[in-house]
Amino acid sequence: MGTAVKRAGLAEKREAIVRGARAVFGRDGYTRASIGSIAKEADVSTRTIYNHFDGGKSELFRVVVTEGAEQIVAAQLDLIDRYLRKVTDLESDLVAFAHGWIEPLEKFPDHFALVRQLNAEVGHLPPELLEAWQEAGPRKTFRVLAERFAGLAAEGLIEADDPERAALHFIHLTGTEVTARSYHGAVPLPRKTVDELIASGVRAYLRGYLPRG
Amino acid sequence: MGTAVKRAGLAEKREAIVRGARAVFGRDGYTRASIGSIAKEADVSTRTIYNHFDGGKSELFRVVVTEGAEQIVAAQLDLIDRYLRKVTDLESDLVAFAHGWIEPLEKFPDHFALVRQLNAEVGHLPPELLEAWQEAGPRKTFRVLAERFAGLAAEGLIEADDPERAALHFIHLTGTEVTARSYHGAVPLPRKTVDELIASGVRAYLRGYLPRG
DNA sequence: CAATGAATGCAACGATCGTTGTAAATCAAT
DNA sequence: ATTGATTTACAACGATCGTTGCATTCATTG
Repeated sequence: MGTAVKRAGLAEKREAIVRGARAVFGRDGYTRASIGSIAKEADVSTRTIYNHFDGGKSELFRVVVTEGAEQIVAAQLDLIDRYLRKVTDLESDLVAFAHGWIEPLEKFPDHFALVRQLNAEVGHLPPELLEAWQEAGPRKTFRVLAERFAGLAAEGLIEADDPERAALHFIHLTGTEVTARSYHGAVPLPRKTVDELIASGVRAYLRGYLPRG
Repeated sequence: MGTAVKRAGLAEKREAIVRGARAVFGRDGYTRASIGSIAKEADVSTRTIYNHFDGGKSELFRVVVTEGAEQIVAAQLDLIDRYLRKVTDLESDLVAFAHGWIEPLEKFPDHFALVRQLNAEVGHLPPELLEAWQEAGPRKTFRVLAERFAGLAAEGLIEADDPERAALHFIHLTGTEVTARSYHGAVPLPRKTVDELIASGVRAYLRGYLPRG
């Protein structure tokens, strides 16, 4: 019989397993992470994991990856809406947006640890999983971001022939170095360093993308 | 067994082991990579590996990481010297330099696959190894690159208060997206895409860093 | 209370792995 | 050809792992 009606405790166990798996997969990577350590992290018996996930370790990993991406995307879409929809002062809004952009690094450390593992496991994962993750996660966010930069260009706030390129350049000037230097958030950076990286990145961006004349 | 083509000397065995280990560590990651598979890749018995590396798997990994970094640094320093020492046409030299910068991605795929693994293993590696790698590799290159950008600023070719930041912004505008989108070179990008990314990156950079007026 | 279904503890399996010991085979140099 | 170093094949060890079956416990519901 299917899973028509679940008791209260049932879904919670599943949730705990997924949360624990995300933490352990992110910390240890797919191969090093053992079902036993995941079970301990989730405070669950190993047997229960197999009761919930027929596919075992690999299915658990797939679930963790896809469900995690949605969480991040939601946060990022909200961020775009909050800082880039109604722009009053472009520079300060961009600075605020850039700060918000790297916030998930600290807010969802487990997920980004997992992303690091994903990049390393690229050769050992089913391509459809990679594709599903990219589409539900990074690409989805980026598409919305590019649209918003197109909006900024249409409003005459920036000068950009190619809005996608403009969005890409902004992210790389303001976010990439923070991401890289902190190992995707694994080693947090001093606030002062982050502030400087973002401030100088936004300045460089505006020098390049502010309308001329 | 079969392959009695030519007998290798002592140092050559060691070389073969390191080369094989680099390939397998890069492809499979530290945990998944087995001594057996490394031995097969290097066409050597597993016992020979232990004869050469007392520290076993972990020492082998350490050697592969540090010796690989030096190779890349040499290529990058040569590149800086070739394209940024005597600049005739800034834009075309920057474009050529950017192309050269990502060249090692395809020329030393094993090493960059290893770098991907390094980033994922950050939590399980001895900090002194990470530090040694950063210092012998990326940081060393970047320091020279920053000096060269300081030179460009001193010559009046670009306008940059902070040469380090200027170098960083250049790399991120021209190289980072190629690196990211190709998974550190694991999935090669179409030449046309690379050309466009670099061209638009250099243009954006020059818009921001060309002297005003 | 009894019934039901989920969660657990436990043992066991086959597989893989890192590592070592040992003795035979192979090489380089005399 | 003898020597001495190096490489090899082979076996074995302890350990860990993914996974499953089974009997037991536990909480909820009728």
